[in-house]
Amino acid sequence: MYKTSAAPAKTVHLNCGDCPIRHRAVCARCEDDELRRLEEIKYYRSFEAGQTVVWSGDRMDFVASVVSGIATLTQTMEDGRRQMVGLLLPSDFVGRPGRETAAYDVTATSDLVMCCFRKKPFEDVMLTTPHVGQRLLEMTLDELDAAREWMLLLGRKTAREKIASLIAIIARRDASLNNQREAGAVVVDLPLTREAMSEYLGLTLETVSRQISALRRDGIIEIEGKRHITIPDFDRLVEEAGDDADGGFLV
Amino acid sequence: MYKTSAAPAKTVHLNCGDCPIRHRAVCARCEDDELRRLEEIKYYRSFEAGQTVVWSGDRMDFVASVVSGIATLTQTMEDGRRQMVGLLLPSDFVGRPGRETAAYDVTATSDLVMCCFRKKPFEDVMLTTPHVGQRLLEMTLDELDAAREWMLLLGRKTAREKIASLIAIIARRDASLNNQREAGAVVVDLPLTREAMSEYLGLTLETVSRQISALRRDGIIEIEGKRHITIPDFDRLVEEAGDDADGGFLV
DNA sequence: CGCAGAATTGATACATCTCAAGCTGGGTGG
DNA sequence: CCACCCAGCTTGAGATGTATCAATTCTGCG
Repeated sequence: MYKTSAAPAKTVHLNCGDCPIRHRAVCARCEDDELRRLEEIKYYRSFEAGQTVVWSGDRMDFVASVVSGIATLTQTMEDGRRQMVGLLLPSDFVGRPGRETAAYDVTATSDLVMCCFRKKPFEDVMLTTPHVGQRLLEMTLDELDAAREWMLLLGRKTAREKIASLIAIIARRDASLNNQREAGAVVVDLPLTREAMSEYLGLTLETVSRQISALRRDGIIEIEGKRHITIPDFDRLVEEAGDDADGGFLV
Repeated sequence: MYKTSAAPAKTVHLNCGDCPIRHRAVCARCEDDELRRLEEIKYYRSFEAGQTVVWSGDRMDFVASVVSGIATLTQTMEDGRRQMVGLLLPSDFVGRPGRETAAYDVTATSDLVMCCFRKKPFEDVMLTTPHVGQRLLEMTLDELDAAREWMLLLGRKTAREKIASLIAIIARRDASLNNQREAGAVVVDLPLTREAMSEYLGLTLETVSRQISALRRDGIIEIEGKRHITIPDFDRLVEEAGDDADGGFLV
């Protein structure tokens, strides 16, 4: 990937066998023959931080997996109010088989590489072999659960609880991606600006900033620079998030 | 508990061919042989308005379709704050294949009839034939879209917009279930108490009440009794909801 | 008839938003 | 190499929308 310049630079063509998301993405369950069919129709696209992948309402003739980097799904109201409705990390899936146009703005929040499949051939694979559809169902059910957790956050949590929840969510997803197990202090780099956090949480960015400062004052988190966060006691953070304390470390 | 009228009496065992949700539920795409397999493992359960179907965390060894009536999925925080995360109308699906315990409280909001399948045999059908899984994926993707719309409502809409949105959503789902096309004034019966509405919208029930009164004062809606609503101008309601005005009548 | 659950309405409190000013760090061009 | 600039962020003061607490008022039903 030659970066500096713009986006859709053709990236290295990875062999699926070497793919970092091979065992988590929509292709996770594929047999060799299915994988070969996907390999034939896949292509990579790269985006720089800040670039828009597609606009809501635009024609979208591919579906894709996030290979590396972070993307967001956002809805916008006519007067400009914005709500993030999806936060996509590596292995997450973008797009909906059977749909012509994008339903949300998709934005690269960091430098981003996606493994894309033209929609029509991908749909053919889904119809003729079982494992892609099965895995996609599983992933969609997981996303639905996450969305419902998110709805609780948006509808009922206080600003402080929202911030604590977001930090905990990111820490957990991070750990799960890297198969880390927690051990004492947890360290995270926020992949979002304060504004993106406010769009995730249904707050203003001023409130986000204030509540982060408050959590720092109270010793729940420590901050270095703007984005680098240390969580000395993860359970304490989870308490602040107002979540049931079970605290399974994976989402 | 056989009640004067409707509910928990062991219901008639419907023939799938005569089932009112045959063409919309998870079985919609089934071939004759698949339908026969489902028919063998299905059983009906009825609940009275107000009854709990399962509690979050309880073992749940079935999945089900709502045949008639209305159910809700709700999450509860330790201190009692509650957020509805699903509103289930006839043909909607409850439960998650592959999951042992219920993730949410499921409550019958009206008298309710569900068509249940024991989980294990249902999963077998999903593995050995394609159409149930395909339909379930489609339905889950629809629910995810609905959840994301809901997130916008919870995160960014004002109380007035939330109320207007909810009325519009119910009117649309209602129309879609009955294949009605709008014509002039739209009439709906709210299937929810003010409290349930407040749990849907992330508001208090007092605010719900006040905003309904305000919409009535402003002529956006007319009310007869507590629940019966007439919408003289549906587009006007949609404007109040803050939604993009496209107004496709189906969700 | 009278009760109980559901809904409305009022007065006040408070969390978050809004508007505004200032800070910080990293990049850039003179 | 420094001054400048700008996006991202922080902090403050005041406005406002919704929650909270507290009475009433409806309404259907035994």
